[in-house]
Amino acid sequence: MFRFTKDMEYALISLVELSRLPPNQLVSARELSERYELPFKLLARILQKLGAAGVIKAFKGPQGGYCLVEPPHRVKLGRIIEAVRGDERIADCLTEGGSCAQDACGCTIKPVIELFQDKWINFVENTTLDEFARSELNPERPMEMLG
Amino acid sequence: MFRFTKDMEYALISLVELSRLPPNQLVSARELSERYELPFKLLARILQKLGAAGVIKAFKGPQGGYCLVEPPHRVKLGRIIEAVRGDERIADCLTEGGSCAQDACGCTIKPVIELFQDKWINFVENTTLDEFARSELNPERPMEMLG
DNA sequence: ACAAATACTACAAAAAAGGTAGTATTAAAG
DNA sequence: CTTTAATACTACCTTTTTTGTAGTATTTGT
Repeated sequence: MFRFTKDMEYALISLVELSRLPPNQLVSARELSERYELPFKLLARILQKLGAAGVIKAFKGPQGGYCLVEPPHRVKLGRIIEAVRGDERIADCLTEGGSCAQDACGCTIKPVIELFQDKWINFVENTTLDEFARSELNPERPMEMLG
Repeated sequence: MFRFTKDMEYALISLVELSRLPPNQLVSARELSERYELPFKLLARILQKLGAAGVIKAFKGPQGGYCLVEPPHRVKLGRIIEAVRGDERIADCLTEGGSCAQDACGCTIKPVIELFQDKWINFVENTTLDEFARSELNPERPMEMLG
């Protein structure tokens, strides 16, 4: 029901690695795969998605690899989710053109699910990659969640 | 990644119905199933889980059915989730005895996932059934989310 | 030319979600 | 005491989603 999927986990691990990279340096999918023991092909595909979405930049050929396009504090969690998972909604009845079977007789919980969804969007749009990359988290100001 | 499952949806719809019930009155699984067009057997199983968890009380035999054990404002969302879905965690590495493959080389995102989990728990423990049952939501004080 | 990298596509295996069926048990009503 | 309407339990099946594998094409630095 509410669970970090592997693809998001792999994406975040990779992005944290990229955000710790010195300027003008690259990391390849192979390196990431070996360093964190992640399945290579799967990881590569995830990185390609992030590349296609413009979150990271790819360089082909020997000595190639990936780097961030923007600094970590400019990379919103929402963009990462969008890149990796597409435009998921938290319930069927909220999807584009989604048919809510309960519409006819009045879905009693839809309003709350919608509010829930708004909160979720607010959260992912206000959490940035640098918060994931910080090795020590600041307990004074933890994640600005769901404002 | 973050999505209301059908069983939770059916549970909440049922519980909202139960919370609108006059005192000493019951609703049967059959009635709920027909009123909201939900698959009967599946719904019955969900209600049984809620019964086993002590969230609702079951009465067998003709004229039987279910009612809430406590008033809606005493029923936390967390208890409903626990009853219906068990003790899910938001990531594998947080499950009881869960093996985090990244432990050896240092999982970079675990601290944030843990913080995330704490926020989630705080939310589900501070949202109660009466907030779902209100037909008009109060925009001044919406859901006290993730404090 | 070669090798090391990304890009793309199809497929398969595993896990989770969603649903069905059948039987047992209980208890109210006649 | 029989019938009937309800919950309780268990096993199974189908579909969807997630996770992983394989192979090929393309690009590019040396």
